[in-house]
Amino acid sequence: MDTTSGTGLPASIEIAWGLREKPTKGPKRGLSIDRIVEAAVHVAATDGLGAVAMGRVASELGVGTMSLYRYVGAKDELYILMSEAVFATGPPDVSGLGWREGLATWARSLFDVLFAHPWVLRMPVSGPPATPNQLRWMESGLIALRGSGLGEGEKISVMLLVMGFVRSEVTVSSELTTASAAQGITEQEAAQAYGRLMTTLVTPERFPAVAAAFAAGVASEEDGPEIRFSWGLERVLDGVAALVADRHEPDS
Amino acid sequence: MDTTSGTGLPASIEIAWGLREKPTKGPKRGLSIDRIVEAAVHVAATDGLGAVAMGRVASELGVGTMSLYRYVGAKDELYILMSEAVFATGPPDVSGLGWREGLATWARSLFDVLFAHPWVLRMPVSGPPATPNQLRWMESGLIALRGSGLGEGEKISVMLLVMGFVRSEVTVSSELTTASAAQGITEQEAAQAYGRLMTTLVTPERFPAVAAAFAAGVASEEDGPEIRFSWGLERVLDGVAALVADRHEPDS
DNA sequence: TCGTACTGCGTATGAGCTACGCTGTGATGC
DNA sequence: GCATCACAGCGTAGCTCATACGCAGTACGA
Repeated sequence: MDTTSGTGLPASIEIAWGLREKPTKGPKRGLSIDRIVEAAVHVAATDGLGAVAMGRVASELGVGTMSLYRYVGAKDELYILMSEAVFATGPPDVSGLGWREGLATWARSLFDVLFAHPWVLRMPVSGPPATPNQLRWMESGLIALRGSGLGEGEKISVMLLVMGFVRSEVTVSSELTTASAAQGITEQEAAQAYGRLMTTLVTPERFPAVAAAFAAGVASEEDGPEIRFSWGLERVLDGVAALVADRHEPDS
Repeated sequence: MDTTSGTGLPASIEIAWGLREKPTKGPKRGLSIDRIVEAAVHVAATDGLGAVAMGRVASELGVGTMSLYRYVGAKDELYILMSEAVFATGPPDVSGLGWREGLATWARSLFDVLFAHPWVLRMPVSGPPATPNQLRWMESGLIALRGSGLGEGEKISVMLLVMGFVRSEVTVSSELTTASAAQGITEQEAAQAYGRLMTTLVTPERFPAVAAAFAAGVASEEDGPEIRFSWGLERVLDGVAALVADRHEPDS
């Protein structure tokens, strides 16, 4: 796989955009980008992102490690393609909904996708959306805000605010899920164990507000990811609603 | 450094909590946990989290790599201590402020601390706050919400919501900072380059809403981290304000 | 004084990423 | 049809990294 051209993007990403044809000369390909990415995603889903090594992915495919580099320039490039694969689940159609319902629907769908693949949030590479599937999700989020009366810049900012919230929620939720699974206990039990440990460490003299919270049993009342997410989403949407209401006020 | 005891925490974390004395037998120590953590933080600040290797940290200290393991059980433990060191910058005193001003002050201080050490957000280890400095910040956030009328569970949820927002903002901002620095250009130039690339890739037929946003020049209007943060903070605080107003309504 | 906890660290091992280059395949142009 | 060259598969090698293991010496407590 050769070097980049006009767009400055790696070849495999240009292929994802339909800007570059796959090579036609040389022996028949025994591999494909899609198969490599699929195998990598499977490894991540099974054993976590840390288990995604070039050798491991190659082993899953029954090929030599170095063969992979004919298709992806480096592991970082594979990471980008893996992220893109996760977003292949298309966004919801929000075009017939009001802004709040549309944005909530969008956020919930995004939560579902990321929650199903939390490893994608641990990627060591990141940056603004630059691949087709990610742009599709962006498109959907902006469509949801079409009737909000916000300007283009504000729509982008709102969408990024909600996206950041969703990613944050999934990150925290999946950490609890992973930690409890690693100990062979439920999330409820893990939360309670944390509460007990904190009750030991956190004395009312030193941390009165935190101690009061733990004494009130906050760590024992583990609502679950979806309830926590919905609660937070309402707060964020309320904040956006205030902005939208401001935009619909008479000119001042 | 031997194994854990009662709390289940590693020895170095117990030391941070004052629950365990440093060993007294044996030759005079040429190292200390503090020096190791300080060196590691310096490496992270200078060359990023990826440059923090045990050998590199040891080299910064002029000692042998394996010496470090007398003080920290594993690299993951060092990571936790590095995070804790970042939060050694104490939280603001918000006890005399209203909930909104207090929470905003708290959030801004947290933004400043994290923005100064964005590498801490890339830690491969994470979990609920379990070290003294992190608990101090938690304490301050809850104190800010004292006059809000929210219950203990809701105060925790609000604090976590704001914290998630701050972390998300710092993550995005620092990525832009890092990417532009790596290319030797300003953030404004990096944002414009991204806008140009997107204008090429994103056609109005395929992505009408995104194309409209880029055509409106949203990527060229790079406001800077603090302005972006403040805008988003207002939205989040507005959302919390709606919740607080709800709590002050007559019983229903 | 003796036993033992402790410090510093050298050696070794396994894992991971990837540069380099060899051999063979297949398309294209003359 | 043949020569050229792009390409596929992958073996080898080199470098980095984390850390297990164990040796030699230090210093405290009984």
